[in-house]
Amino acid sequence: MNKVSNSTVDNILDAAESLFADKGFTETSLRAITTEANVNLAAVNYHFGSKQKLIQAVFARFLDPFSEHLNTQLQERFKNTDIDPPQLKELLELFAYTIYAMRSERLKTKDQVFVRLIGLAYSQGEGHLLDFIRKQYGEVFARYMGLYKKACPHIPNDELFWRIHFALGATMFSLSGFEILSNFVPKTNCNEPVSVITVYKYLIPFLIAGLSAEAKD
Amino acid sequence: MNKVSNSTVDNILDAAESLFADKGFTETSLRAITTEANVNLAAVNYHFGSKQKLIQAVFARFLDPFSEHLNTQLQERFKNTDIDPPQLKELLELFAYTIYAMRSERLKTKDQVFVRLIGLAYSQGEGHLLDFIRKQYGEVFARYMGLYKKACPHIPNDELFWRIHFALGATMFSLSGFEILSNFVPKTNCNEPVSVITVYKYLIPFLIAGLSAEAKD
DNA sequence: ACTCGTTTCAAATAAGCGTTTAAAACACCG
DNA sequence: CGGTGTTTTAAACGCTTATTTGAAACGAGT
Repeated sequence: MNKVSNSTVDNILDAAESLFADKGFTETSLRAITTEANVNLAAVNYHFGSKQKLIQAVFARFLDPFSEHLNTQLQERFKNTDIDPPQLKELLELFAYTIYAMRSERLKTKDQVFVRLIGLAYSQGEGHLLDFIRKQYGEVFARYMGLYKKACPHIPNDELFWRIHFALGATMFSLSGFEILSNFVPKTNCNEPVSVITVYKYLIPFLIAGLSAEAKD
Repeated sequence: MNKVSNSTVDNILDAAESLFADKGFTETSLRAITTEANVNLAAVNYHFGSKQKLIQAVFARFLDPFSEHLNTQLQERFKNTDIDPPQLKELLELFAYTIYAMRSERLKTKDQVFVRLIGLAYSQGEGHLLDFIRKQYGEVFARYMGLYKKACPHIPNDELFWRIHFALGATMFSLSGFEILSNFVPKTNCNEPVSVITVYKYLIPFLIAGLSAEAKD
């Protein structure tokens, strides 16, 4: 028999990922996770040590290939950014495509889950998780972020800092909790299935315009 | 003695608002709230009935004057939107100024807290809260949102739907969890105190550019 | 077949949660 | 002052949580 996977560990990770994504960390109990995964309650603490370590493992499982994919692209395409500066559109599409590539690795998982997890780390990160992410992936992410300065050399540093922040916010929010807005916005014929690619079709022009806007004061 | 305020009720609301804003709903226990407010544990259930009702009361306390202020402005300035269509900048500044006006009502409260609460309702709203908000304030908010169509008549409906969503995301995220991004973005000299007004100085040009961008496909 | 390291299991532990209770303290009016 | 309705208090309730425990089951290796 192929060492296909440690079924218990993977079942836990699958269940946890899915439950975290739509209820958050504290709203998801180990009992809910182990029930969903069809494993014993004690399995989480046996295999992961604690709930916090499980949360980290969930993130590591998709951030490892994510940052590796991102890093590869950074070294291939954006080698000499001084003589060949990155295009804003390239940078944005790289992020979307990397998310999309993660879905391809595990087809059963909706790509929306990944963005939702990033949003969770952002909004519910309890310190330990942010420390973990920063330590493990901070360098690659910072390098990627730094390219925006090369793509927008005319934007002052402080302005660009905020605009990147705005762009990230627009991305996270729209991909992680979009259904809620529907209640407050006048009826639209918006029935398309939501995926990272769908949203990015609308998002990228918005972000390009916002990020590269003239800074008027 | 003047009926200045029901000190117990207000102390609870103050403590709850502050704790909710930086830990979320479920992470904040009634014991933490009542300790912070220097009142007895049972006071919450006595005065509010339940934790859920307390959450609603926290939102009502600032959404009541907020939506009233917004409504007044809508009726004064945007009476005849057909012959006098709203400017995008006006709409965005109206929102920022309304938040700012809420701070003026209670000077001890940082305006950042209000936006953080809106973001919480958005990302952690458990149904009952969203129902409550929609029922109480949905009409005014929907009317405000509808003005964006008047301000951007050239943007197709579905595109505008998404762009409003992006704009909201940029606003919520940047005001509620900005300090986290600092860790991943290359060092900047961004030492200004963060307030709604400060952020909006950077945010409004970004949003105007994004919202009114040419829709290319 | 026996053993040893790994994994699963049901059960128990201790702590925290929201909520309830009944008595005490308080404020106010006749 | 005595009585009445409201507010505060300390304690307990019942429940869920993450985590631990010790025994049972499993899976090779010799």
